[in-house]
Amino acid sequence: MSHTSHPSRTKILDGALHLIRSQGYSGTTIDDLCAAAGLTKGGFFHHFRDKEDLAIAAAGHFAQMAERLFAEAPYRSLPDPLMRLLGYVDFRVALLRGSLPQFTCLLGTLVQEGYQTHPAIREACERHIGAHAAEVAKDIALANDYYLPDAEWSAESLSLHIQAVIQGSFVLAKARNGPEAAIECLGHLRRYLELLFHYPKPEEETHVI
Amino acid sequence: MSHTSHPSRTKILDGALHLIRSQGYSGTTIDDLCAAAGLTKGGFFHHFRDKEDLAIAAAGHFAQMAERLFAEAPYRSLPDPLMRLLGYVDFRVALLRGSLPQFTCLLGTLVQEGYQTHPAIREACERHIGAHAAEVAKDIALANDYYLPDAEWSAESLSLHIQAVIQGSFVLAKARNGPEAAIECLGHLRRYLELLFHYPKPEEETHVI
DNA sequence: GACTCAGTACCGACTAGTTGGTACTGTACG
DNA sequence: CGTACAGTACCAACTAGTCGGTACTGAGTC
Repeated sequence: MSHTSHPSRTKILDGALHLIRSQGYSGTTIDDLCAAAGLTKGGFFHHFRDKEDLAIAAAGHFAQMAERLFAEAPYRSLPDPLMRLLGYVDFRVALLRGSLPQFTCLLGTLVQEGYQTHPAIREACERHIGAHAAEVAKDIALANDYYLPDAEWSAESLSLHIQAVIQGSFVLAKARNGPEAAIECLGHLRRYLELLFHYPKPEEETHVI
Repeated sequence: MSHTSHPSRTKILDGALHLIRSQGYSGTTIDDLCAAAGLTKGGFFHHFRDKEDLAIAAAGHFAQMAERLFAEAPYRSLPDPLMRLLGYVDFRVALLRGSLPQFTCLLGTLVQEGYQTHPAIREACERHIGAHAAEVAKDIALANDYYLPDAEWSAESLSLHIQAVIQGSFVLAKARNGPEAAIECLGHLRRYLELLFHYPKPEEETHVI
């Protein structure tokens, strides 16, 4: 944010991303984080006030990484907003290849665990999820203007639904210990979007993947 | 399961339902559970081998409650399987009225936090979520047979998608500290189902078993 | 019908280890 | 020098789990 992030700080945050996503927030100890970053307690508490401070910073770190990832994704350069929207879903499917702790969402994990006991963490997660959804909502709004000028649902509402499907598919992937079910869920999500926007158009028979 | 559940045991399980859903699994201590049930440590460990044993029992307890709740819900007596399916979604919307720790899913919370560190808990959650999804899938299969005999997706796949939307909407509700967004998500889910099954039918008035 | 005796349900003090966090020290560097 | 950064040592609080003991119940038995 303000000053350029110190390498040690970044190391701790990177470790937190992996550890919290695989063990949860309470399940991750500060010693775990220190070990992962090759530091000792003194170093840790130089960079973070307390554990909650780290969690909030980790949420920000995660959101920043995601922002870059999606901003630079190839689908972003498609000219049609509807194609970008479908491209977003396809891109998320492609992300479901790595190991579970890698593709899972830190924000969802954090908020599910601490929405009551750690209000500040909850607030941070809400903010970052909202920001990401708002990014997606831009394309939805454009597609709406063009294809469905009198849709009865708002762009924001649909973009939140998309986030819900993604978050829920992560839960399913964790429960089933593999991404297959999650991939099928995103398949249904894509079908929903196609049905909503009447894509592909009946007359212009396009070859779809 | 085997012997009739002792009242104290049930008290602990009921407390666990509420506590784990609002504080998470690691965030809930055995002392918390004892206090909620009006017991002491000795009593707790008389009924449960260890904390993980309790979590698995709580998952079963939750699933059993849910099974009863949905089995006795009014929409179950509708004659048309598609109406029952839409009724299920509407019923879930109606459930989103209570406070967050009340309507949230214990299985999702547990699995999100401990899918890696507690394989036995993960497995229990997978089983119970699967069982619930299978129940919903029955109506989907019936509706498919009647309305869409050559659908390209399986009943199981759609029922898992429905579960994903529900789980994801819980995450969203926690992040936003209120059920409004979750309700809208289920609205989109309902619209998807309507589009899939071409409901309501434009021309003919339907009345079938 | 008093008398074991086994089993269930529970208590509460205790322990061994862990946890988040503090205090102090050392060092490199401008 | 002072400031940024990191190591060492430590603590008080907490945590899961143990253990010996208590109260009560019910089934057998003489």
